[in-house]
Parts: sequence; C-alpha cells; structure tokens
Amino acid sequence: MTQTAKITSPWGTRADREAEREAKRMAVLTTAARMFNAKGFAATSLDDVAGALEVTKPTIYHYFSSKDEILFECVRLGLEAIRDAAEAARARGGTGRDRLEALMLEYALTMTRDFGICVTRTADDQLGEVSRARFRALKREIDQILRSVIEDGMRDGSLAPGDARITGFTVSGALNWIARWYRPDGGMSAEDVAERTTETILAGLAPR
Amino acid sequence: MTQTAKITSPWGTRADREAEREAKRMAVLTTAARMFNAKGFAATSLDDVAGALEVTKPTIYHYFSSKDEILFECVRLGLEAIRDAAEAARARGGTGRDRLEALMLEYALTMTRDFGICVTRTADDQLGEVSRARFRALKREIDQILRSVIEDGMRDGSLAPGDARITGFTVSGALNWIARWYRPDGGMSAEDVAERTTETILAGLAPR
DNA sequence: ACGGCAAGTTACTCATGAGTATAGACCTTA
DNA sequence: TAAGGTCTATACTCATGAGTAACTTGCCGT
Repeated sequence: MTQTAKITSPWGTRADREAEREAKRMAVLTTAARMFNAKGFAATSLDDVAGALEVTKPTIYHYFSSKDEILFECVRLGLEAIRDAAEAARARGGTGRDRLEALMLEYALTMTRDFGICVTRTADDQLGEVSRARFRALKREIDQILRSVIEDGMRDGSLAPGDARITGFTVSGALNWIARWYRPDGGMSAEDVAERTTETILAGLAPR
Repeated sequence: MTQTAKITSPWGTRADREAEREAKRMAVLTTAARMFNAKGFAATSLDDVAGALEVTKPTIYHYFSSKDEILFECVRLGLEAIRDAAEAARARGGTGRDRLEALMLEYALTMTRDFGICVTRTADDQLGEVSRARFRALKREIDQILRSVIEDGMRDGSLAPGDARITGFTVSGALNWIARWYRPDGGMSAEDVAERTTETILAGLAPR
C-alpha cells in the first residue's frame, strides 16, 4: 500500500495564518487580563504586557489599536460568556428557579476565570466613551435576562415573591464578589465555590 | 441689666484653628471621594480636586503628603464606619441572627455614602505598599467580625448551618454591590435599600 | 516691634507611559 | 525575481500629572 495520506504542509494556508494571528491576539488578551487583575489596569503598561510576551510594544499595536481596545476586548469576552450562559438558561425548560440556578452556576464559574475577574475589576470610567457605552449595554443586557428569569420564578411560585430588581442586584453582587476573593490555590475548586454560593443565595441565611 | 453675656471673639482660639484645619482636611477628602467615585482614582488629578475647591494643588499638599494618603484616608473612613458598626453589632445582645441583621443594615447604609462607595471602588493595587497593608488589615478585621457573628448564629440555631466563610463572602458581596448600583435620586431611600437587601439575603430566594 | 508659623500662591521639575515614524526581515504570489 | 503584504524592532514624540522650590501674606505669641 502506497503512502496516500495527505501530509500537512509546512507552508501554512491563509486559514492557518489567520488562526495564528487570532491565537496571538488571544495571547495578548489573556496576558493583559491576568496583569490587569494582578496589578490593576492603570498600573499595567503595554510595555509590561509586551515584555511578558517577550515582544515589544509596537508588536501589540499591530494587533490592537489602543490600550482601551485591549481592556474592552477582555471585558467583552467575560461579559459575553455570562450573557450567553444567561440566555441559554433562560431558554431552557423547567421552573424559574431551575433556570435561575443554572444561570447562577455558570455566572459564578465565569467569575473564577481571567476575563470574568476582569469584568468586576473594571470600572466603566477606565474605558473610552465608545467602549464604555458598549460595556454598559452588555451589563444591562445581563441584568435584564437575570431579572426576567427571577420574575418568571416569582410568577410560577418557584421563587419567593419580592422586588425583582433588588433581588437581581443582590444575586449579581454576591456572584461578582467571587472574583474578588476566590483563589484557585485555596483548596476549593471553582465548581465547589459556584455550587455553595448559589446554594447560599437560594436558601438564604435564616433557618427553614 | 448690663451686657454681661460673653461674646464670641473674632480671634479664634487654638482649638478653633485646629477645628478649621480639620474641616478643611475633611472638605478635601469629601470632594476627592466624590470625584474618585465619579471618574475613578487614576482619572482624577489633584489639580481637579483643588480646582473643585477653588484652591491650587500645593494647598492640598499643605494638608496631605501624597495622593495615596488622600485615597487611603477616604477608604479608612469608610472601612472604620463599617468596622465600628460591626463591632457594635457583635457586642450587643440577642441571637446571632439579630446581631447579623443589625450589622448588615449599617453596612448597607455605609455603602450608600461617599466613603463607603470609595471602599468598593478601590482596588488595593491603587494604594502604596504601606497603605495597602493597612487597607487589607481593616478589611480582614471586618470579615472576621462578620464571620464570627455568622458562626454565633449558626451555633445558636438562629441561622441555618453552613460554611461561615462562603456565607460571609456572599453577604459582603451582596452588600458591597449596593455601592455600584444605588443612586440617591432613584426613588428609593438608602434605608429602604438597606432593609430590602438585608431581608433578601436573610430569607433567600426559594419560597418557604 | 519682631521672629516665626500657617496657609496660600506661581512656576517649575521630572518620570512615566501611550502611541508613532521608520526601517528591516520574511513570506507569498504573480 | 519583483512587488506587496505581514510582522517585528529601534528610537523616537508628547501629554499628563505627581510632587517641589521659593516666595507672599497675615496672624500669633513674646
């Protein structure tokens, strides 16, 4: 039998090159997000980010047009992860409570990851005008999905009646805070943290 | 009857002058806190703060030695307000649940005020090394008081059993978040917000 | 009266870091 | 093999804003 299997060419195709470019973009974003989370956005210079990737600043400007764009892309990835999870939870079956629980679990998990952490550490005043508007819009979108699921639950009796707005803020506050205290090396897995926090929010502190 | 009532001298005493100095210091802190909250710490220059007070930057340096000191004093005032309230709540009588409720109400109220807002908007990387250490110590102190009250409540049966650490983080997250969404002009008083949020945390979302 | 402290001012210095001009190496395609 | 795009580096510019030097004014205590 002759060798007919196609070997992979050492010369990349256009698609290969685009994938590589995308991989480099993501490497910049991941590195930047980690450094923003560790030292703060203002205290992290693009020279720092470039240095960590062992390239120079103009290289970064080859992939991004400004520091603002880099920060926005980081929070966008975090926010879109939450929004997509929230949307999926809203669309699935079950009671409002079931859907809320699914939503909270995914939300909490995102809060243990680089881009999710970046979201809660970023105040909108750090972004330029255009990014800021998009940032707020995404946050509003998530708040609204969360609130609508809570309202569904209150309506179908699977959640206690109350003010859906306040309840929504309480939930997002508790979940967002995970990003501030969770440490992967702290003996608790991200999944454990997500489950316990979700459980605490649902059950409340008072005994039943 | 002759005039014997002591008139207040136009020449201030030493105490007067010290009080005035203190008032000016506080004016700087309040103005700075509001501007930090509105535009972010990095985006607020001391020239901005001085301008808002209709003085010049060196005047501010007459009362404070650095921008770092100003930020730290702002968060210190916020954190000490919370810590004192927490300590008072821990010391008073009643079940763990009663004390926790009192603690949460005061904590929530502080989160609607300038220095409290400053606390949650300040990431420790914005502070110099020394201030950062004191900042963390104060936060830890508050966390520990909160946790000990929760543990008391779990022990005396007035709170549902669970992981006091996770529960504490959930509580502080939900409360801290108030600083991010509360607007005094939003139709709800700070007291209302504090009560409703506290109630939601205690009761939980699931129906009873 | 006078030395000195308190409270301001104007007019600097100086480090930092975002963003750019320009050039060179390499790779692909005609 | 020449043209043109892609990727990276060196070596800048330039605005900003923290912090300071040095001076003025006025009040206080001796």
